[in-house]
Amino acid sequence: MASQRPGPNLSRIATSLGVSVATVSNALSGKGRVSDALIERIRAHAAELGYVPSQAGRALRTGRSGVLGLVLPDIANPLFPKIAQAIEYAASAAGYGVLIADSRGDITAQTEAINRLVERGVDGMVIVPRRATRISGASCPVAVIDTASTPGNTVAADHWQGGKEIAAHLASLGHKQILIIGNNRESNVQNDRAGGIRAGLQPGMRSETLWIERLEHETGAGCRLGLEEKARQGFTAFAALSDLQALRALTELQQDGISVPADVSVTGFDDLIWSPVVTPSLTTVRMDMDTIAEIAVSALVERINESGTREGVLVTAHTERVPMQLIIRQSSGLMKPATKNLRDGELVE
Amino acid sequence: MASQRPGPNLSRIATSLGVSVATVSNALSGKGRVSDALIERIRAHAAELGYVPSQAGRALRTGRSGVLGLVLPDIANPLFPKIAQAIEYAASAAGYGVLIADSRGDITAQTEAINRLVERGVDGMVIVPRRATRISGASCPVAVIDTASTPGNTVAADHWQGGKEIAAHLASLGHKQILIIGNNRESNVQNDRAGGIRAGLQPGMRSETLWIERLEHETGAGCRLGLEEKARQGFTAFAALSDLQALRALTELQQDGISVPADVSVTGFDDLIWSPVVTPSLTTVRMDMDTIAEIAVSALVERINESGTREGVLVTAHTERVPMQLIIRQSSGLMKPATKNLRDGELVE
DNA sequence: CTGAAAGCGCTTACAG
DNA sequence: CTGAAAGCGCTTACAG
Repeated sequence: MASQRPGPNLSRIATSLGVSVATVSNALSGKGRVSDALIERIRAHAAELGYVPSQAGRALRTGRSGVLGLVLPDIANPLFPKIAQAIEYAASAAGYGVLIADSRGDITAQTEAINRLVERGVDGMVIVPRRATRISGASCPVAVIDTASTPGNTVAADHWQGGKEIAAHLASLGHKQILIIGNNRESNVQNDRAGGIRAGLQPGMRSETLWIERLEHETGAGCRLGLEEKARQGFTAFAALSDLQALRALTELQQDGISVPADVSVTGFDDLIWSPVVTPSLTTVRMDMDTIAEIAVSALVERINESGTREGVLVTAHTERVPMQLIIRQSSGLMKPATKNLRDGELVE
Repeated sequence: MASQRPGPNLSRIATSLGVSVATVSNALSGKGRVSDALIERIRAHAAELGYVPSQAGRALRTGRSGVLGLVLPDIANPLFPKIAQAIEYAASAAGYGVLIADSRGDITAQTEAINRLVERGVDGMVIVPRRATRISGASCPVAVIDTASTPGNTVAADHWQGGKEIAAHLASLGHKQILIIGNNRESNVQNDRAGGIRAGLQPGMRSETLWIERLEHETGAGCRLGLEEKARQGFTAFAALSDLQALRALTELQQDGISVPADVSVTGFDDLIWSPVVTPSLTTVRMDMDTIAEIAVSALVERINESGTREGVLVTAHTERVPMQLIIRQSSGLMKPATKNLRDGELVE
């Protein structure tokens, strides 16, 4: 026998009130025509009994599970908390649950993760792809959160514009030589951010880009970035393409006795958890994850309601770009010629 | 009419093969007695058609959703990625999906989040409570991941032992005065960690504890911790109760020109994402999240299979403690009287 | 070894 | 305004 659900069902409420299950269902959902008095009685009784509708029964009948999948293949992504939280909030507000699927960084495992979600009957899914993955025929609507440069339709922060914000900020501080620090040359997101920075440079400014992954390939994981040397070459601003790299730059500079922000500026991206609390706090650019999640989820929900059949379609009608917001904190400061003395003064004191 | 599922169902396979749905079901699940030849044919045909069983149908019939809930009320918890990943992996291996519920830090919202999961019909849930929340009657089996000091049954890392590892490590380096840096005095986890450190001190060593939350209450968010002053008082080791606080300590010390690890040692807890990549990389203590997740999930699954009725019970039969592992990196060094010179040497060179 | 039938809980045309 | 009935897709005793 099937195991008993603990709570009451429609039938129990109906019997106990001497009405039909159809009427109970209508009263609870507010759909069919039921007299106000009866609606009142039914709802009160249902509440009293602690009635919780069976998702299984509803799902079987309607063909909708009321659940969205969230695929995050990039394991240790420090943005994960923010993304998951924003998606869960938006989905929850739209009456959906969120089933997660992490593929532990394995690239092929992304497909498996997607399949698992399909098997669980999700009505749609949000995918944050690792690098430029091609999302192939999941049999349900899909929204991709990545960057505008990704082929196909996506919702994304405007990483390019975010880069321009950084460039403008650094320009206003008087910096002339910017070292852009990225992790991964293949990443669309990082390339957009770097492109934005370069595009935002004023005449007389120049930039150079350091890709950590490549450096580590030659020198070993966790190696130093050689920023002191760069500072000596005249770079006064270190613009990382993520707060993780910014943190790495900041600590390396500090250990080498280069003062931030007195000697050089450091900036990041994403406003990750540690950015406000390190010393100096990090100037960064924040994605409006709530808006992005809202757009992704509502596009998904719209598509789900619109079509009776589930199809494997990308749901964002076109690429949506959500602006990023510059957050100025202590790690970026004004360039002054006399910093050298300042710094020595600090150290000696 | 209910919207059509896209794929074939048991009935379609049965008709197309001229057998009954019962036989198809039995063949696919391997439960009833079906001849090997028929099993073969049915499975081949099902695969060919791309048959995906309906979770809704199965759930309605069996009374099991095959889904576990994960409640993480602490919004921005940087451990979130590791926890979610470990739970998802363990659940997935046991054939379960994971539905997430984040309550955005709101304490009362935890109950709402739990209710939402119950309404979605989860078979059980894993709760990582914020502070010492009392988990009240969710109508399904519950596993709590927190710390052994939490009332009720839990699975947890052995935070106390982790603290002792740190103390032993610092003792072996010759440190005498340890500043313990915590965030939240109410946290069971942090108190256990701090208690472990204190318990592990050797004769001749002493410790003092700094609670950031309290300091910020007086001085404002993002304030400095005044570690330079502490260093002047003779503290040579700064043992943070989380890598986030360790990072805060590290950057503050560095900005004040105090060299880590030449002048003082810094240690953390949790081996968070940035710990291996900052300069100097952070000595820390790692939780075996995979084992913890495995224990929580298997306790849950056991309880689900054992009882036909769903009850609101804590499933870990007793408190399980999973050992933590010390990871020694650069941020902790040997105390020597002559460090001052060494450091200057580095800077000058 | 195989099949007919019941029923999990719900929603939705349809009839009254 | 209310109810009887069908059916979503599955699994499981039970009969043959």
